[in-house]
Amino acid sequence: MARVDPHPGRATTLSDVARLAGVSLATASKAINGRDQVAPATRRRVIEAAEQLSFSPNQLARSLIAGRTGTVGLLTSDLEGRFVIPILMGAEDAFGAGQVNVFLCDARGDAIREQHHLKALLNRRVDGIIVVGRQTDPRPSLGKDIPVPVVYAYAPSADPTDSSVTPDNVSGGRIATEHLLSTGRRRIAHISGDPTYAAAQDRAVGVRAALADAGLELVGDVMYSNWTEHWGRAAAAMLLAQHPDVDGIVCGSDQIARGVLDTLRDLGKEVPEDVAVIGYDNWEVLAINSRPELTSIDANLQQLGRTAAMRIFEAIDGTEPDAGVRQLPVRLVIRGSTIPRR
Amino acid sequence: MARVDPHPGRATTLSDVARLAGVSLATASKAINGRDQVAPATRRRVIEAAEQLSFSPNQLARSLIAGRTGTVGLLTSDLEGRFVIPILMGAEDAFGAGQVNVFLCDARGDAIREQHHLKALLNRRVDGIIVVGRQTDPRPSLGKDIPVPVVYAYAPSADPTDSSVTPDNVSGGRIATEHLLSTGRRRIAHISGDPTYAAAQDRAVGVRAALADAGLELVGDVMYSNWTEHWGRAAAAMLLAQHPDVDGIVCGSDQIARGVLDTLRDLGKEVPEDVAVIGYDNWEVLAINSRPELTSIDANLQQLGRTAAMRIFEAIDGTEPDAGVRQLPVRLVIRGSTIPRR
DNA sequence: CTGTTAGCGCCTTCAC
DNA sequence: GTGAAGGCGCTAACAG
Repeated sequence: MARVDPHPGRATTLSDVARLAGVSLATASKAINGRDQVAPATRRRVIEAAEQLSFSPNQLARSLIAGRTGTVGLLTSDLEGRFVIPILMGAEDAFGAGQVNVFLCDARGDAIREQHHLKALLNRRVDGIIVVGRQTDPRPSLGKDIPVPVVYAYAPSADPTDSSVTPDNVSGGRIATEHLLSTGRRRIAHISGDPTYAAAQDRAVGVRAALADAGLELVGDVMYSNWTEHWGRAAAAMLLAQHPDVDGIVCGSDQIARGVLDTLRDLGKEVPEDVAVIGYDNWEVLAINSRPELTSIDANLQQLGRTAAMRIFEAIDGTEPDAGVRQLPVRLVIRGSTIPRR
Repeated sequence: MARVDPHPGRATTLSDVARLAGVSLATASKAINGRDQVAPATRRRVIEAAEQLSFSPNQLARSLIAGRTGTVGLLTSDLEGRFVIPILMGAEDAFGAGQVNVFLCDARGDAIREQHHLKALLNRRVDGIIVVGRQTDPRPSLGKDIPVPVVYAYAPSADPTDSSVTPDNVSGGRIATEHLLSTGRRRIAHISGDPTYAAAQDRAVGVRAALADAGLELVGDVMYSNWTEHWGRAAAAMLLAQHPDVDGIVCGSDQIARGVLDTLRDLGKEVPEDVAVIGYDNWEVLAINSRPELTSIDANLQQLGRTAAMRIFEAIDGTEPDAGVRQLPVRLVIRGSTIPRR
């Protein structure tokens, strides 16, 4: 099949196709877009011509006419974080299935840069924007005078009239604790990360609520510091010194849990026989490779990204997106650190 | 300041601005784009009108005229992988500075989906494409009949006439080994990951070359299996049983190194005094939180992403991109697992 | 300096 | 069933 290239250096246009097929521009358009006011034979001729020229319709021109581009902006505050990526994946996946392409913009935690990217996205006439934050603490709203729908993911907007989706950390803390209780633990402590994070506070609320429901109290206070293995190791050592009879530890992150496991091992405690340990985030590289493997709470972040995308889809199709913060359910992943392997 | 909205529901256009400013379309265009054939007073009137209407120029229309969109496609085979993200970040950063926006497309390791995304990107008239792979093994070329420049990052194209950038794994293996040699180690072993990966083979070549240069040989064979902590633990146990006098271990990944550290600890070996351990990838969450902290090789992936972006920039500006695979230098990051902390 | 005119590539009435 | 004309929003020649 001879490829023809009428004007090298420039993409072939619909009029090239029309000319080659010996029809008018309008007819070619109809033939290619499957309009039904075209004779079958004509259509065939046009399609063949298009293939011969390897014609591909210019989306820019289409978008200009249609008034919508089939693109959305993913405006993230941070690409380093472990939490943003799965959300991105979920969103990209959901959009990809709907013929929508995503612009990725990383503001790197800088408000100026965010503003800059926002403007660029609007100039490119995206049909919607998902703002992905790195923490679950509320973030400033982009404001009300944005001409396209906006959904906030992970970090909800501080403005309750915006549409936000975020994981339910309170429920996560509760589920983790209930799981330990269900394995018969009664002396449960909570080692968490940076107390200035809403995530740390929310999870602690859930932990305390579950204990209260069982008529129990936390062993000691919640131990806050930061989300690292180092802290997990140090905190576990302090905890065991003060409360040698603790039999369950809810950790604020998988990293902390890894540190806790290390210290318990050093102290000669068996996990889960002597002490059960549960992490948070279900970061598989950490959770699956520890000894024993780590039970953890998974925030379903990819699903969260998909949900955000769905909201945008609906909003584009005219439905006003639900205002307020929607808390998405989290999921318990059971491994050897809470239930002995058979 | 009264916001005016001439035709609600539709974005304000340049002609709205022109009308409000009482000038022609062309003049408004010139005024806004800083052309210098406009009287200062007129320009001011136009700018004011634009602000009042919060006008933002439609990039689609501009792109249609200019013949280039100021967008590039980032076509990745995988967003899960640890290696793709830093490359994305580097590329996004480099492009962002140049007013270029990126379309993110995740093919999820599926050739069909890749083809699909490629077509979508071309229909959107991206000015260039970066293909980011998940391994350093060569991957199939997208082919020669793509009308925009393509650069392959991390996974080089199998076609040597394409332009590829990838980290220099041979050099990485060499640098790691030379570092151990420089600390006086002479009985060095190499525990690596999946031997079907080019990365594993390349690094082993570098390790062997460095030893040969020092008149030494590897202790035992290279131990291959997979890139996990589990394997690191198992391999170290086997190694120490057969060669108790080993005094340095080059690991194929930080995960493996973490496992090795665990086993050495269990066996009562001091790191780095008895055995020095070096990882690979400089994955900070693993490297910084281990005991001791892990010396590692950093592949400068963010820089790699930037380099790929620069190549695309040059290609867009007319320069033919360098054909062939460019190996980018890697970097040694020294921590406590090879040099005792003071 | 300013305005008029012609497109960029495509789609959509409307006559024929 | 097909083609001619108008326009999406903007810019780049040209005239005036």
